[in-house]
Amino acid sequence: MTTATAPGKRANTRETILDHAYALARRDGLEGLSIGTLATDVGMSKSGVFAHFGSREELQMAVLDAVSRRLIASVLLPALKQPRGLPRLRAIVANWFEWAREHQSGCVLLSAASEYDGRNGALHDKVVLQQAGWRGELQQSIAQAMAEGHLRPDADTAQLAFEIYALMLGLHHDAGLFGFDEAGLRATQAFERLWRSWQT
Amino acid sequence: MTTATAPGKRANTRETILDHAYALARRDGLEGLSIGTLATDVGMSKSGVFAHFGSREELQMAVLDAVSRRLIASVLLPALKQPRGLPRLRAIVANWFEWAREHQSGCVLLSAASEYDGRNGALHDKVVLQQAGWRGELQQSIAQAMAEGHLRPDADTAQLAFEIYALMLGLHHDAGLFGFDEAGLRATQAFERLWRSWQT
DNA sequence: GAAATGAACGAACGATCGTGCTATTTTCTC
DNA sequence: GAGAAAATAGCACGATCGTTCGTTCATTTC
Repeated sequence: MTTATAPGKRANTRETILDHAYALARRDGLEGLSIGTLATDVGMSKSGVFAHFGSREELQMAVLDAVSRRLIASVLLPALKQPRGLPRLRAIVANWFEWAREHQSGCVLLSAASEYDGRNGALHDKVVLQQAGWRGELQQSIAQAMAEGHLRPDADTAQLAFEIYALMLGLHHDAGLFGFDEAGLRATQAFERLWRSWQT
Repeated sequence: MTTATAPGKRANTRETILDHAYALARRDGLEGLSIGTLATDVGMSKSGVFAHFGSREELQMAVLDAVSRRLIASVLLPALKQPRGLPRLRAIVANWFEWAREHQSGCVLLSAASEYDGRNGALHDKVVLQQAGWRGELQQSIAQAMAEGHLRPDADTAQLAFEIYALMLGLHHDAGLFGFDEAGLRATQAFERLWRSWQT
């Protein structure tokens, strides 16, 4: 009675590889990710890993997609259970805090943003698209909060989204260098001040 | 009449090398900086460049020191001509804006912070020290502004420094990905709101 | 059972990496 | 100018890089 290998064998190991690649990219960035190290980490041969992606750049793209999916699943989707408006917006930020706490040393999306901001190529383009999309989600939630009357009607969604994002960058930066506890405290205070000043 | 080469020949070419290294590090980060590429860029042999530093890590450390000196010279020192307190603090931020504008794609200090936040070693330690020092300068200027009565006496220097730094991170992030103009506008608005809410 | 399919391996490629060594050239001192 | 000292070049090393190619082995299909 041979265990009939699932038809999704390929996709399965591909996902395993991406798990390890994601972990490595958190420490060394997408540019620091090498196929040899990854193969050793997964317990496969270099060529075995390589065959799943065809090129290093495709691997990096796949990692970028993977982390994006994780971020959405961890931060955005759970917040949809909150009523639209400020509660949902605050839930997004709260989930993002938790994400930052778990990713103290190295969020791939943020390091990728700083690795590829000044280049061109497929990776740059994808990073810009992802960041723009993420910013768009923020703006949408902000707009809903205005529509619900939770935020001042004269608020500027792009402006508020910028400031929220800046605080998250600050949190991540300080958490990575000085520890999460202090950074979390500062960011929390800053957010409270932010909400207060835009609230109706 | 041979132009008597200054006795500081060594220090001179070392500085030239660092200039090029700095330019390369802005594009590829400190981790992406390689001695071979640097040597070609400078127009020297690999070993010739190498001899000036003794190891790649020492080269990276030297670049880190160099950019730190430049940042101090461009942002901090000119601001000292302003009267202490809020004017000086605002001058620091204004100079920092200019720095960010010139360094749209790649400030070495910031990329280094994200490259080394999760590691250990001499580079990590230096990055943490530099960032802490920079934050300290901010806090000092904030404290002076409070002493001068320009900021509310109940302001928290560490908190305000965090928020200022976060906005600069946001500026840099958006400038690199979406262009400086829009980012500069957002950051300017955010700073005005920040000053207003902490002013006496 | 034979043939076909697909995944992973192993070896090798040219290139580049950082780092030693030894010449050679340049500069400084007398 | 001669000799000392410093700066740079040249060459080679082991390692690793991404990538290619042919092979092996297990599974599926006929």
